[in-house]
Amino acid sequence: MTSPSIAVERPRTGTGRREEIVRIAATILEREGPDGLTMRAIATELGIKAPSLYKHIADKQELEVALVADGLRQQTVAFEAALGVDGDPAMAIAEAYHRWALAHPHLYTLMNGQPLPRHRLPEGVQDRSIQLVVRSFGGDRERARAAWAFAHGMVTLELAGRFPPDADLRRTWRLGIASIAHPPQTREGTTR
Amino acid sequence: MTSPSIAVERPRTGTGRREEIVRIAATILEREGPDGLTMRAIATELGIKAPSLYKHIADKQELEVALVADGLRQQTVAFEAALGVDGDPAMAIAEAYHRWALAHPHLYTLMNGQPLPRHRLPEGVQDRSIQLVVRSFGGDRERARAAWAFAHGMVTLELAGRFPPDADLRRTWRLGIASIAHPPQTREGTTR
DNA sequence: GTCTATAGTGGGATAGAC
DNA sequence: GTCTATCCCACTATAGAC
Repeated sequence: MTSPSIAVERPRTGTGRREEIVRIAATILEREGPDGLTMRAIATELGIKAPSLYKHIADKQELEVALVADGLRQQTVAFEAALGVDGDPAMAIAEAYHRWALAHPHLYTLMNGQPLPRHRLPEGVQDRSIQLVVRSFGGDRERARAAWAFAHGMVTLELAGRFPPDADLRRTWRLGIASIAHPPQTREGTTR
Repeated sequence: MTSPSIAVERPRTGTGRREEIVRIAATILEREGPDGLTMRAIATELGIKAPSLYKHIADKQELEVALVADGLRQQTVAFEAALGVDGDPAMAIAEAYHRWALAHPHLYTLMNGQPLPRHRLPEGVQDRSIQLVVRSFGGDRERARAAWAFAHGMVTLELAGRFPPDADLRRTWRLGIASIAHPPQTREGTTR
């Protein structure tokens, strides 16, 4: 509006200072956990002092929102990749969900452990993900929702170390997803 | 060992200072959330100063362990009560799980969001609960585990405000628990 | 069993100079 | 865009007097 420059958007994977900060923050979060993610730590890693960060971001919460948004986009990519291969789409997406969460445990928790600040988030940033999940459950939103809860429970309990060491989690995943995805009625030929 | 007193255990629901501290801590945790649970806050509520607490408990972690242990015992009682009534035991226990969690959201998170410090916990404090759940799933540990994950996921997503406002959660609960509890095979008469 | 005083640590954030 | 200096906050925990 104020600037005469044509619609040249900032590059997504930019080398801008702000993007750099978010990238470093993600690294620290995954390496040290949420308590390690301090403004001081981020600044140190960048080779600057903490107060300088505030020239690029308003406050810590803005940083966390950026991390969550990135995480949601990554998850969508992982889902799309998983659906590209053969096999039961529900199971494929569940496996992708599981894998992604284990690979980014702290970001996963940041993304799912509290209300999504939708008003601060870029619009529609998780719509595509939801779409993919629902579709892989035959368009049944109810079953997709139940499967989401099951998957989220499996992930958080595993991350919290709450399963006994001898539990066969792969089996539990298969049992849970299969039970939710395939209603008994289907077996009798009642394919909707 | 050192004291000659006979085996008179401290009363469970005692009026001892330590019990009082734990009770107040539970109140504050539920009222203010985990960040509000500070030694200062507990002391203030008791009308004393924070350092005085350390005459009764070793450190804050000991306090949290006591809270978790109490929570586990409460949950067991809730499960037992739920199984006393008619109906599908799996559904009954799931409803009890849901109700208890919503009534004690922050304690629930403290109990389930991190590894259980079993070595600091009174022995066998959750064995009875596990027993009840497994039994209500026909003795099938695998299904009981999957149902646990589903229930935990439902609770944490609801507590985190992650379900859309128009979601019919009662329906999702019924669908999830029924799907997991009753395998398709059963319909063909394969009742083990 | 309670107090005061205090240590020790750490956090987020701002002002103003350069 | 970075710096220094600093504020203000909060927390857990200990020492030692009463």
